[in-house]
Amino acid sequence: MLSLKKYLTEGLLQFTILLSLIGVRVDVDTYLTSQLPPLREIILGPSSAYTQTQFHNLRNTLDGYGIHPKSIDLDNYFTARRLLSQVRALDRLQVPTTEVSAWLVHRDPEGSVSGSQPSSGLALESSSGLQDVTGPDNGVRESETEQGFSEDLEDLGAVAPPVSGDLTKEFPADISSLTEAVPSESEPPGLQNNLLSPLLTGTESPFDLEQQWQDLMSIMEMQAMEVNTSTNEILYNNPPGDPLSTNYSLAPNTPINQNVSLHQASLGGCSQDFSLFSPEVESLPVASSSTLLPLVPSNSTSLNSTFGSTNLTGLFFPPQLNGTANDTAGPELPDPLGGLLDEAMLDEISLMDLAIEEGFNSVQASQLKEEFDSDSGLSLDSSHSPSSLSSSEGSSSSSSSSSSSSSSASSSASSSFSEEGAVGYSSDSETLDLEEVEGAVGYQPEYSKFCRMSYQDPSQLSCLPYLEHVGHNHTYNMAPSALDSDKQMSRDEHRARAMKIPFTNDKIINLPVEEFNELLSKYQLSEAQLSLIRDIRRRGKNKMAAQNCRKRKLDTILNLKRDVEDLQRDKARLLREKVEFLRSLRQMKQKVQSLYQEVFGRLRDENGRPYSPSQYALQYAGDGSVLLIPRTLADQQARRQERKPKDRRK
DNA sequence: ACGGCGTGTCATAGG
DNA sequence: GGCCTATGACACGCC
Repeated sequence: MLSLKKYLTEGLLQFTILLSLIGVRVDVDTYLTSQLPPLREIILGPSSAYTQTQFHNLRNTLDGYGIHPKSIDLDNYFTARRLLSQVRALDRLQVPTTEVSAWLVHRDPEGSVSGSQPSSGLALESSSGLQDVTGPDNGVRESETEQGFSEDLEDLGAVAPPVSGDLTKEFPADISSLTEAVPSESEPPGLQNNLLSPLLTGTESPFDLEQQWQDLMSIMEMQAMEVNTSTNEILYNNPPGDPLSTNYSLAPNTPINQNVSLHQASLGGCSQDFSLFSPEVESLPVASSSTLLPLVPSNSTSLNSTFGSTNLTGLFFPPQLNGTANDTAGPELPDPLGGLLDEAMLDEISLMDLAIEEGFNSVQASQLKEEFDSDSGLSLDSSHSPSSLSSSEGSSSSSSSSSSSSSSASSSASSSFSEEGAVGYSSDSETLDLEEVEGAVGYQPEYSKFCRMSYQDPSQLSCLPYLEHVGHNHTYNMAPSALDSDKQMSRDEHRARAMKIPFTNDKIINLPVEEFNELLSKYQLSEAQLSLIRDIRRRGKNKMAAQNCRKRKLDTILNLKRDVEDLQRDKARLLREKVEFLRSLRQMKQKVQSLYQEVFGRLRDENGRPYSPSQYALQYAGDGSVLLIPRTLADQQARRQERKPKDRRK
């Protein structure tokens, strides 16, 4: 029976997964939430109470296996849960944005989000994200997280291989967006020249390959990082008007998006979206060759105002490519990104970076949590207030144990005793120990003899049975839950107890030096006692200093990490802008090239014959006119123009 | 058994 | 010079 159940369960769920994979919708939740006892019992197990308990334990394991090796039912149950979660995960991954939309749609007509029925309202494809929505606040939070999640998926989806099928479909939109992104034609000619000249020389690549690769890696790194931090970034980091970093286009091949009412709103920034991994950008190499759309001839009228005195032929026709007048397509333009955007490679790298960043973020989160915990642990016990100093001598205080306390970075330890936590010295146990010691009068003569010895000599310490443990106690990290109070004491507390020091280690360590000396003067203390007290004070202060030092070090590391992240974000943004400029320039280059050929091709000599491009070239004059000049003269001027920027650099 | 990590301690420098 | 803090280096215990 058990094996049959397991077989049936696995079979059903695997079949469900298969159906999901081929696109058939199977709402497993319906089966689970409906009152179909046999099936629910098969999948969830016979007892909900029993299930609840074990499910709690499931959180502590990796995948649910091995929790209860003796229980076959448990194994069955966890297998079912695991497969069920896989089905749900599939569903979530396929329709990332519907959860947000569902909440909004559900909220408007009813004025509340209390009744999030997965099957009501629009034909919602996913309900898993709604199950926890119990109130408006939760809903908002859910929306935000899901928003980030869908953006994450969009980024990931944009890298995914299936995108390549939409490249040509996507290209017209790309062109239009690029056309909008091209700088206005009324821009100063000088700027245009400066921007164009490096590209328009034809064979000269604007980047070397290594630089391009580094740039790409940086962008991909930041893509991965933004996947993790997108929500925070949108909320805090990016200016609202920054289209480059805040516009995340929806994944073009997400089928559900097209049925969602927010579709247009989400796509609003699509034309300016400049994710390097978007299909538009991946089509760049194609854009430079065969799939370029024909350029609109009417734009040619603005040619004069766009470019200054520039030798167009020299720019557009490198000497080795100028042979044929009928070459309407023109020379192949250098593509700075060509060959680098292999999709499979991008997939791999991007996912690797994503994993790395996720790991990093969890570490960072834990460190931050530790930092906060540490800070919260700084709130100090009121029993350390100065008013209680004189009266609390020998009384108990509730300082924390040495294993977990952390002092603040305050440097006022010497002057503000009340604000410094007692680090590592349990006054409770010490008081108890002092009473014990004081009660053990019988030890006094031997103890006095011992006090002449050096407390640091373990062999001498061990000769006294009562103090035998002192010299061998190397347990720095005592468990706070240890029942034996002796084990909670630090070594110095043991020593202080052994040496009958008449005040607490708290006072020894934290009193200002004047009060400390005053305290010492009140007692007749042996040299060994005084030496121990001074050591306790030194060690105690040093211990706090070390804790401060480590905390500072950690803070510094975290700050540096944050700075690096910020700089990487800036770098990625600048690189995205750079790539966008390059795309714009390439478009301009192709447009001007096309216009040049059109104009040149219409020119006729006195005999009505076309001019040979190998002998003549068009030159752009400063007054806006276009001149036809001999090729040799045009080449000379082009070389002269190339030299000028280089000389300037020197 | 071994390495990473947290913590306490010592030595030392500098204020 | 004494006191205090900061920090590198090391030892120890725990996981």
